[in-house]
Amino acid sequence: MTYKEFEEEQILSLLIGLTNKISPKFERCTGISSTRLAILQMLCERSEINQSQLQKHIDIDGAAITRHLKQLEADGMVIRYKNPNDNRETFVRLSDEGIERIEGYKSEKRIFIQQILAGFSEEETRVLADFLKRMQNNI
Amino acid sequence: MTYKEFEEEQILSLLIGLTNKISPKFERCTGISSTRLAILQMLCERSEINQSQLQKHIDIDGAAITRHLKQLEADGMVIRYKNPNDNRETFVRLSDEGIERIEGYKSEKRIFIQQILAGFSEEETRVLADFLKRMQNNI
DNA sequence: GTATATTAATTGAGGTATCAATTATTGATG
DNA sequence: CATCAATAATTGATACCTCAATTAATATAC
Repeated sequence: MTYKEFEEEQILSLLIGLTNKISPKFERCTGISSTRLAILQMLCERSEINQSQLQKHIDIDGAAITRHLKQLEADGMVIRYKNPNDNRETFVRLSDEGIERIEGYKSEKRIFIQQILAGFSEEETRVLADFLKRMQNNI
Repeated sequence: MTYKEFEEEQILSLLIGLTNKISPKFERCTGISSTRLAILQMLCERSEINQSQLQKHIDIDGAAITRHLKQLEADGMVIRYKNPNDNRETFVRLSDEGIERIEGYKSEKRIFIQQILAGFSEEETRVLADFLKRMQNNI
């Protein structure tokens, strides 16, 4: 095995190991799972959106979307209602409570990310984001 | 929100999204989960190792190690036996079948990784690995 | 030497993700 | 307009991970 191959193999385990650590830690620090917060943030931007579009933007399986939204609804964070013009679709939007609570989550998230990226220069952050996007495109 | 903050926030979702996609794809391409292959590769290097050490090297929860090894044992890939000098410890090593089958997995893994890292120069791969390690240390 | 603390492994509970199959509704075709 | 195809959401099955609690064996301390 060449040195390059060694380095490449490391990346896979680093990536997976990192995510396995980050996800639970994120939830403990912020009080919400990262996916669920991503959903809420998308609802912030769009005010009203159906689950399919949500799924595309968050880039997650439809089954997961359904379950997250059910839970968010049960928690009083979002409201769901059918599109009267197309009864297949379900629209989702933030509840008043959701709007209120999301700001706290967002600031916790920023603190968390800055901790993860401590020591990274702005340029390094940019390069890292670029690398990750390129890997995403390779899938 | 500044541009830097935007870029930082992206990294978290990219990281998690990437791993969520990679893990199932890895298993479909190679025929084994990445964690389970990591365990087998460690056993390749050490020939005999107890579960605690395995856990430290793979950097995964002990509960997960136990379950993976039970399954690998049921699949005939590894053999487990207690340390006679300390009955708390369980040693693990590859079975003959494990030794035979691992080479195929390893070459599938290399193909998979090269696909994920298509278009990455050697230098970029090195920098990426370094970034991921730095993030790991920040946790 | 007996009580207490530590260590290794396991089990149980809870959460998230994927894939595949199903239901319900709408669109398209002949 | 009736059948067949496509789309949206849901449910069921399976797998992985973490954390917390438990069991069993060994070390340590008094």
